[in-house]
Amino acid sequence: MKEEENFMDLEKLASALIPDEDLLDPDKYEEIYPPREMPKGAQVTRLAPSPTGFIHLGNLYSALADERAAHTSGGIFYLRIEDTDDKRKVDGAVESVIRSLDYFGIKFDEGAEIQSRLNIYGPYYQRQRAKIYRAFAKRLIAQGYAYPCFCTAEELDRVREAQNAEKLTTGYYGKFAKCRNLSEEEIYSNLKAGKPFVIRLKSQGDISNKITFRDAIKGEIAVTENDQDVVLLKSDGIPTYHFAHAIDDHFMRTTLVIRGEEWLSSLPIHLELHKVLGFKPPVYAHTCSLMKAENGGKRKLSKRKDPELSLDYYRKAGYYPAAVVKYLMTLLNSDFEEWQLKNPGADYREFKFKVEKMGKSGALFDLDKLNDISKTEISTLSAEECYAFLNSWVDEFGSASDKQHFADGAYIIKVLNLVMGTAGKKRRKDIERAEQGIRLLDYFFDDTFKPRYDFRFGDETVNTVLEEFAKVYDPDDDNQTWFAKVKEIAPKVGFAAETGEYKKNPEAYKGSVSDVAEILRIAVTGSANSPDLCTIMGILGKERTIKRLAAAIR
RNA sequence: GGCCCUGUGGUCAAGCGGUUAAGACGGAGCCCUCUCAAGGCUCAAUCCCGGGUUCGAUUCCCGGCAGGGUCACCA
Repeated sequence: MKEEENFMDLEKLASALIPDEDLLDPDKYEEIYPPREMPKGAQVTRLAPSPTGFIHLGNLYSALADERAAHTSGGIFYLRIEDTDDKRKVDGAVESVIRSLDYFGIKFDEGAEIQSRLNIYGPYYQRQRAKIYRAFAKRLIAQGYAYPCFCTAEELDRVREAQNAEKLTTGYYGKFAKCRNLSEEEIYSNLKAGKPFVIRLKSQGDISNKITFRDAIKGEIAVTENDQDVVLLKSDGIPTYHFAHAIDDHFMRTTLVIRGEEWLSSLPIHLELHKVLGFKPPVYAHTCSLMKAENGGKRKLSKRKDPELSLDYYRKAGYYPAAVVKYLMTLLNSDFEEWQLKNPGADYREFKFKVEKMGKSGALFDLDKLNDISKTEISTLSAEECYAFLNSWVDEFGSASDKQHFADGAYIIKVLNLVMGTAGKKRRKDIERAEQGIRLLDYFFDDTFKPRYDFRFGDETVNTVLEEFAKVYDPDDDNQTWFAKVKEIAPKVGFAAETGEYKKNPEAYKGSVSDVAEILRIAVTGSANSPDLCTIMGILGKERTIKRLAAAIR
């Protein structure tokens, strides 16, 4: 330690570096933001995005964990905007974050742009909290826990390169922390020269000291103390994430910080900052990231490469929002799925979510699973609810013809009742998401009915079936009568009237009733597969049915 | 490369020293059936490797290996 440092007037230095006159005594903030009055065990969590407006599946995953942790414990979930990096700012981003999460049923109790009487821990934009950070930075300087650094970006780059060349840990620490030991004269002359500076932490840590830390998800984690003199205040006077995190989560009285595991490596910094600031650190829960399979391996879902990371992707594809949430719940707590199976129809909010049960390893995003959950979820809807959901998708993303079709709600609901099956009974699960489900309905409308007529039988057979059935079709027939008529046609084209009979001696026939039905089905729906044909004909009506039968004649 | 995290079927994963190693998605097959879907039944498929500790390791310890993350005046 240098002689000068011992005698340096730190109070004076603090005032020279941070001359702001309107700063409060840091201790005042303890009164301004008093501990929250909450039931025992209640958790305060937060989502703290940067305002790029791009909110992705990983954010939703994390937000869901935050929201559940707060609301299953009677706590608070709030929104804070980390806008300390000007470059990341996008107009309307905050509203977009709120809207995106709201679409998936996740709501904040307080925070940026949230109407709430609970908003006493704000402001919730970090840029608006500059005075708080500066007050604490000033105090740290006065206490000798922080100092100004005048190194330029170029100097820092050079040091980093040298460190890399020598295979040393990169960063500003130990003997590389040049400005740590600047003399009083040097500092003041730099200041007088108007050199830009940042405020760095004067780290008290030693990397040879191992500390164990308890993470709510990962359990015991062995780390070393921090020895990096990290930047607290950037040259524009705005704090870095690390500094803002310590101060904000303390004064917003966050009890549980859920964040991605990419933060794990900076945990020692945060621990030291809390210590130096005299704060008790919150409980941390570091979540694994969502992964994607790629040539044999897996990698973190990437914003640039993977469209399925974007929440808009799910909206455009027409996934049922509750299904996306439920899929995420299965990743969050793997026993959720079993609970859901035992409690069919129960709201996911009734499930007892536990942070400790969250997965420790990065899960591969499984589209098959999401699809299954989504179609199951949609199958529980009534035809009316399903119509409302599909219609809202059509409003936003549908074609002109979709819009025209959906204008006739009564007709769509009739179709939906068929496509979905009887409510409360065993239901069909044909509709996976709006975009795909709506295409399933195309053959119910003349303008989108595009048959390919892929008959597996000769023209003569096909024509006979079509003509004979047209002669006897009566829309008033019930299902059995209808089918009896189909059976009657079979012998006329050399088919067996009973499938069982055909199976017994297939050589005796050219086909069976199934094949008669198939010919009719292709003519009427354009496809060899469809729900109950008799009902479909009923919905189309006699006129259209007969017209389609005639149109299919070779 | 240093440091940290993770490692059970193809995927998500239960499991906490003795289990026929759950369940779900996906796959295969059968039944049902006018086709498809749904449903029912059945099947195939897993403890990364090597050392310990122990009467006994998927489970505990050590060492490898593999995957991931991180090393900014970005968050």
